[in-house]
Amino acid sequence: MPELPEVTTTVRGLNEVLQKLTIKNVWSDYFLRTTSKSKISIKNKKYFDHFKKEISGEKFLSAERRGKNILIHLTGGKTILIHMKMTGHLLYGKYYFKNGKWKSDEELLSDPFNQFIHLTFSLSNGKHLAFSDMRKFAKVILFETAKRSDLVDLEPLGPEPLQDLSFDTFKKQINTKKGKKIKTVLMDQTVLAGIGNIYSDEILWASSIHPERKTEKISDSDLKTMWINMKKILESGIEMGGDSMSDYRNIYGQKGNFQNAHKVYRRTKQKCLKKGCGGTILRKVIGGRSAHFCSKHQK
DNA sequence: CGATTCCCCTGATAGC
DNA sequence: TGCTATCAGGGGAATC
Repeated sequence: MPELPEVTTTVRGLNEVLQKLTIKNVWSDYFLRTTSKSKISIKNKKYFDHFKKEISGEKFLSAERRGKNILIHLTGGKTILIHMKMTGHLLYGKYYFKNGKWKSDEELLSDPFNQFIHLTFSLSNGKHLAFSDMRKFAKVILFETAKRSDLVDLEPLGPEPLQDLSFDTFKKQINTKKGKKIKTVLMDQTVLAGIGNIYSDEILWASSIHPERKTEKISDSDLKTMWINMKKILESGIEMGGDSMSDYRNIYGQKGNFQNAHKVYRRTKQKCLKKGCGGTILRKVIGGRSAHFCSKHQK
């Protein structure tokens, strides 16, 4: 599932290929079988028509990440926000529409996870930016770049973990959630922006902290360990091109490698990989999400 | 009002 | 083999 390192990987890719290209056309079938609760989503047909009209003819300026959101800035003072949620990812390549489905002959796009295309942008160089989203959870909206600070989708987000986040700020943020389980707090987007289930499990494992430990029961020295591990692990996730244990692919349709570096996530019942630990990895639902942690060394 | 549950969605997997 | 039940989960809404 796309978290900070995956969204970073996608955004980097977009900046590699989209510069100066114009959006010629927009296609989507989200609204055909999806009932959108929110009127502000391209899953709503009326909003999609508006979306298409507004961005057709505009050029790409740059892409940016904020938390788990992709922001694509266009000419005309417009920005597209895409939240990939669980199974969404953007793909760049030569696509064609056949028998009601988008296809591509490019080898990397033969991966089944790249075939759930529900949104495409036709580009001025003849290629497409396509959005594959198997479970159709994603959020796609358009907003005026200048009104960014008013946007309810971005405004509540906490600080970015990798952008000069000092230990004091980190500690202050964690301490805003007294009495709560640390796993839930790490994943709370208003505390820190961009950490989800995989990376929170990995950070806690590396820091020897039990996911259910209450925030106020974490010593300063443990917090410091967490702060260091958080930066290290998120950075290594980026270096490995993200995590493709599930559906995530970069814009070229390729897998990342972080899934091969998991110490704990989805290693239920397996032996703990910490040297000399001898513990077993357990799974438990915490805050509605499955947490994975060592039976022995995480306390 | 804070905490928990539901819901969106569909492919993979387990059980019969 | 084929069917059904369960699970995966970000985040917003509904409910306890």
